[in-house]
Amino acid sequence: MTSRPEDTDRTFPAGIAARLRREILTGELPPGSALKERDNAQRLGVSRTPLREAVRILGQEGLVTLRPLRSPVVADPSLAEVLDEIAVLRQLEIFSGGLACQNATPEEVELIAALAADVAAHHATGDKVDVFDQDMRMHTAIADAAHNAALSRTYREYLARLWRVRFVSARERADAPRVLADHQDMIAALRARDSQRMTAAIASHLDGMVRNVTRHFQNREGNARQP
Amino acid sequence: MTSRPEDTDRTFPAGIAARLRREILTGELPPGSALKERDNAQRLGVSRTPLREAVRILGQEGLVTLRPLRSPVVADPSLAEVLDEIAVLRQLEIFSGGLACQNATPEEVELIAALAADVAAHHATGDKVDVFDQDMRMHTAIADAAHNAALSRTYREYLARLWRVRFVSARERADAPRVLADHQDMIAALRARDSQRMTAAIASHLDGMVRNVTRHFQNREGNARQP
DNA sequence: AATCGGGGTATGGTATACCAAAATCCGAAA
DNA sequence: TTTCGGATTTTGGTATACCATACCCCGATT
Repeated sequence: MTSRPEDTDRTFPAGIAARLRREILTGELPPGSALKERDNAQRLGVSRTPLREAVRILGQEGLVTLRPLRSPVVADPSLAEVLDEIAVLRQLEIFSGGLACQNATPEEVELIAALAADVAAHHATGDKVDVFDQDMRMHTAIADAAHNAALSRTYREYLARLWRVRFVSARERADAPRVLADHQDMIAALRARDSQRMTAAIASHLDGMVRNVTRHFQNREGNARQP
Repeated sequence: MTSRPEDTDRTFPAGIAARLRREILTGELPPGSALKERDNAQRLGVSRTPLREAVRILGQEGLVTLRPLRSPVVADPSLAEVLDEIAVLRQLEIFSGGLACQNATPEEVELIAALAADVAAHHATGDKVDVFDQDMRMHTAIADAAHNAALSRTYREYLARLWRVRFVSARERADAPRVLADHQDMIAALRARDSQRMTAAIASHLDGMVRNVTRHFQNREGNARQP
């Protein structure tokens, strides 16, 4: 088969990366598993070259770990590493929030409010993945409202990198009320251009994330230890 | 020629990236110029594959802009984009400084002091590129002393991305005294575990960077406009 | 003289062949 | 039975051939 990249394609290496990313985030490719070039290339119906490039993209995103002359493996970060990342995310989000209070246009504020409403609406009904995407969209909208392109980019990176841990942590226990309350608080702060309040809401939000993730790791510790 | 990568080598694609990076930062490859795969591969004596990978690395660092089906070009960011990046760098560095005051070991503090001394020593003598490398090493050492791996990584990214603008901005006018004074201030703050003072020193440092860069862009505006 | 179209060329994207290092497996020796 | 060493296999790294598309130049037409 000389390959038929006609189906789920899009600029190719990026498309491959997207497929692999989803497989990693959903757990089809579990943490610690090796990504052999030849196997995955054949499985996805492409040659090794674009697959290689896709793996590098994921490596940059922190979803896979690259080792010289060895198979890349799906990343399996420790609690400490994740908490480090959350700490940086917190700083980025607080910075975003402050700038957004200062720079957001009224239209952007309303867009953010609408996205928050979407999250609240779908929280009970829709599937978790969709809700998480909604949530991510709302938060990146805040980052965008800061009107700092570099900040948006880096913030998105961190959010994507933490997507999986947040997901598996959040589905163990739903602390929806607090999350949604934080969102409302953020919007109120944004409308009032009150960066103090914004910072407080964001801090609460991130504290919740730290609690969820920590509990998740502790539970996992109590359970199975893979060989 | 089947190539003999024995000279300036190191894991290859990273080595190629380092060479290209230096050429970009020194201006041998001016902003806006195209990086043709075949030409550069032959010039550097490697094949297109590793060169491609090197270019992607530089793209990730923001030194080159990648366009689908077009030659990558050496990036030429606007003043606004650079100022945005500096704003994020400032937040990251302030965060690092605070954590370093809290977490740095005495050995790390002395290492940082030694690196600062290197910068000061080479400032008059050595070539600008080396001094800048020294400077970068010192600042990344501070970030490392924060003991947050994610923060170190992202901080390094920003420093690398801003390397060139800082370089071309700094060589127009030497504000060495202030820079070196800031360094001394940082080290004093670190020794005293005084994160307030650390924040102040970093802010001064970054303000200087903003001034330099802004002046550089204004001068360039006054001069030639390339077609 | 200006503009539009077509064909040739330059260039990035992809596939594949080849190479070298790593891991693995198996047998022989203790 | 265990362990050590070497041959085989596996796998990532590199080079190169091939393909598709965008660019560019030139000529024909208005």
